[in-house]
Amino acid sequence: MFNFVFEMDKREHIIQKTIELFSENGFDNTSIREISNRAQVNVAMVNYYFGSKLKLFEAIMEYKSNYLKTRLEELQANTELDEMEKIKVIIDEYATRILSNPHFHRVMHQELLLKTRPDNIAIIKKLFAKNYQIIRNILEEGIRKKIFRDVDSQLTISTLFGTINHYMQNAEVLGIQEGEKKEETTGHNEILRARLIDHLHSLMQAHLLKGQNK
Amino acid sequence: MFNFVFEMDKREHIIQKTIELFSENGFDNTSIREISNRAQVNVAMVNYYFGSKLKLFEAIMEYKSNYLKTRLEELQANTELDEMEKIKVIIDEYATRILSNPHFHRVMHQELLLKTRPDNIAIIKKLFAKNYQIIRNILEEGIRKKIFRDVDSQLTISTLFGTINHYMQNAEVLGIQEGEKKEETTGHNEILRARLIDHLHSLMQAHLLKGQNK
DNA sequence: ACAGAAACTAAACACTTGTTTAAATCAAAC
DNA sequence: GTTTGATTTAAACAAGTGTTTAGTTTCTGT
Repeated sequence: MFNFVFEMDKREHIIQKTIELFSENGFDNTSIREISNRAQVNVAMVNYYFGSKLKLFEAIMEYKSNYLKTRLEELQANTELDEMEKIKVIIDEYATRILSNPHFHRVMHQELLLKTRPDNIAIIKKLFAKNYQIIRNILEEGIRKKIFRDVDSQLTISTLFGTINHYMQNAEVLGIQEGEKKEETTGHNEILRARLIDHLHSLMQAHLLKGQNK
Repeated sequence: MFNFVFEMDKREHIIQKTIELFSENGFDNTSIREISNRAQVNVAMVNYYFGSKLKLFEAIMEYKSNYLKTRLEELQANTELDEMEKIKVIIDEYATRILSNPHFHRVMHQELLLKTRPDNIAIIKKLFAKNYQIIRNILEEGIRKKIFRDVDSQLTISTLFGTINHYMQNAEVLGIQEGEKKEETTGHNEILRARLIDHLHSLMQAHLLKGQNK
């Protein structure tokens, strides 16, 4: 079907197909033979390129992370936006990112939920911890400046990410009809994204800002 | 260590030990031999009692569900509490329940995240869907009565459960120190529970109620 | 054109998996 | 005490796992 006219990195190709399979069936339920079939390579190639199935997972993590980090660090340094505006930017950024990479985020949360493979969990947690810290700084700066109410900043982060994750994972159960479910390339469902962002904006405004409920 | 003076149902004993193992290592990463070791029974006993590993999982689901259902149905019929009070009761109920059964909820969310085994997912989703519908009814009744603002009721549910789940799964990463992690019998950490409930109460009040921000 | 490295392959290895078998033990009924 | 059925056991089974091997092909620099 596909003729790769452009030089396609085989390592990256294997990573892409593996993300799909891990997301569909989980780490344990995906065999190297399945990966090699889907990626159209020999079984031995996975170990040839990555060393082991576990190292393949780590390669995936490395490949996908360090993506949002710089964007968040920029935001932290920014002095033109006030704290509420920064929170809104974060909501937009995260909602867009997670909804357009559902496969990858599914894999990450699978790993977090299974306590097996502590090394991988450590990698993921480290990534999360950094992002959480930046957001927490913004929240507490807002509280210090008396722009925000004296909310629980850690639990506010749980609300932010918890809402996005739950929405992504449970849209079906909630009775929210989704459009096509293509990923990475074709992108997410724009209507669902807008709805999620709207909800989080007004939720955080009501939660954080004093009195007004604009 | 334990001498079961009372007659202990062997089926139930296997179920208990299996929940532990599934929660620690996931369905796929738990072998029947591990289960039989932990439960101190012969390997063949699991298939003797349950038929297969999959049917054992289904037995676990059945064993644990239908727990909160009646409580929620009572609440729905209740005419003395207003909608905001009902939401608060739901928050208390769920937070307590999830925090005191982390193992079981972990297993459920693992299954939901892995799309394998559609039959099990169907069982879990059916259970969730019913609970969500009851909460949604309460939210929309509040909106209709103009007690609540015109919020997105489905996404409000995502916020409610998403916050609880995220908090339970990510307390470590958030830098929240937990007490002992015993479960089922000894119960959850009371301080963390109170903090979660506080946050959700004030969040939902700010989100749902008009103007005041009491 | 050739040598050496890199990429790739089919086959095998050692091991674990869920499940089944066939025999042994136990409990209760008659 | 014998019989009948449920419970329990150790052993075996077939299939699938991640990984390695040993050999072949392809590429690259000289």
